[in-house]
Amino acid sequence: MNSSAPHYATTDRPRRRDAAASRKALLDAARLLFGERGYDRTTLRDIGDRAGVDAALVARYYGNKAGLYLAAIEEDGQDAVAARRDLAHIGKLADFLVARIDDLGGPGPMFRAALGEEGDVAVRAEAAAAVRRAMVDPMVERIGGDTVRARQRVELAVAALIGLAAIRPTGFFTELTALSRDDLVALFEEAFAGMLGDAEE
Amino acid sequence: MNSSAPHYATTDRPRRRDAAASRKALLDAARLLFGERGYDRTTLRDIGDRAGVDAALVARYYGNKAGLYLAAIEEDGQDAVAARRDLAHIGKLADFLVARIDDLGGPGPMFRAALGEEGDVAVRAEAAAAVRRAMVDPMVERIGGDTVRARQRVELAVAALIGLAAIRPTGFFTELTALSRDDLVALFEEAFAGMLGDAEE
DNA sequence: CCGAAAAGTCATCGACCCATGATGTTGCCG
DNA sequence: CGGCAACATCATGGGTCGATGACTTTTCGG
Repeated sequence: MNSSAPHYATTDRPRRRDAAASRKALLDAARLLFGERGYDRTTLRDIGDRAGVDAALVARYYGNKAGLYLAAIEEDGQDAVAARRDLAHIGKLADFLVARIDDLGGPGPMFRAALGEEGDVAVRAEAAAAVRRAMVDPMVERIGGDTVRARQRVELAVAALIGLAAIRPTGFFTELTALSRDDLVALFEEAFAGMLGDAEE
Repeated sequence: MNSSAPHYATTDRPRRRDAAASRKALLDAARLLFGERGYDRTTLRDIGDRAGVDAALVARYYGNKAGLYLAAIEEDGQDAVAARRDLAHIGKLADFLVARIDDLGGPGPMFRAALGEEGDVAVRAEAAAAVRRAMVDPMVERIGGDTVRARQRVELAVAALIGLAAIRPTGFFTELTALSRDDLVALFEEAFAGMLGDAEE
């Protein structure tokens, strides 16, 4: 992913023309805007403006809009994968995700796609796979026991979490939005910790 | 709403040109398509085709696309309002909603809008208000006690339910989709019934 | 210092979509 | 039977968006 990362980040004067930087700027802007507004309501021109580069560069670096979206999903799942072990506990997962939506100002592109909002079927399936890989599978494995039952419960918990992630930033549910991050996580745990054998350790 | 309903529904031969019928055909098609694909991915042409009438009639009967969407939301919340009392119990509410998404093939337009997918802010706010009116408020009132705490819990439960409603039809979470309606409701109750003082009565 | 390749800019095309108003068509009432 | 009003259709305008390719500018090795 970052294999083509430049070394001149350490040099004093960065190149004015920097393909890697432009690439990243586009990706960051895309992740932000796709996460806030969703795929359809985000235009390539918006992304270009936010990134401070020409929108036509999307074609150069990511092929097309869908390619950029896919890359945004990929990155969106990356830090989740990094925290994989922690995320096997529903409380930790909830905390991790609430923190993210709070500073992203919306559900990420990954959750958005998993909700089935976006157009391209392949993209949605990929997003859902990312969610399963990063969140559902580790937790199922940890719980163990009857796998089917365990998976049912975990999937329900994650689905609930996704609903929460989508609604909290809208502000439509006043209390849900007003609640502090910690209180919200505690409330969520109240519902699911017992069910997932995940009491405070 | 139906105040302008025609009387000739009782006459033997309906008029070939029937404004009320066209109106309703549009609304039904809109509710279906908006619910399945969302606002942006549904075109007025699609709706017109599905309804078997010219798409330009949307302008006549609902002003514009947003107006039609609003009407679809309204109707979407109508049967929920009718079952208002029952819906004060989380189990009943879950059952009611799961049944609906299963035969609608997707979350309704109301849930879609509440999730913040759609564009027009006024429309989303209206949808969210409909959800609060039909689901959150009655349950909060029933639980009573500390209103703020009660509302926090109810909002969380409804948000979770919305997430479930959005994800189950996608088929991305295999177990969640495979589960029968009754089992799914039971699972959901396992998480929230206790929290909402809603054990089997 | 030159020249080619990389990086970035710009104008434009084609597709699509909502909205509008002009234009047909049907049904009903006097 | 005549004419009007309601109903429906059609053609088109105005606008937006994604993609494309030609064009300009910068960078850097030789």
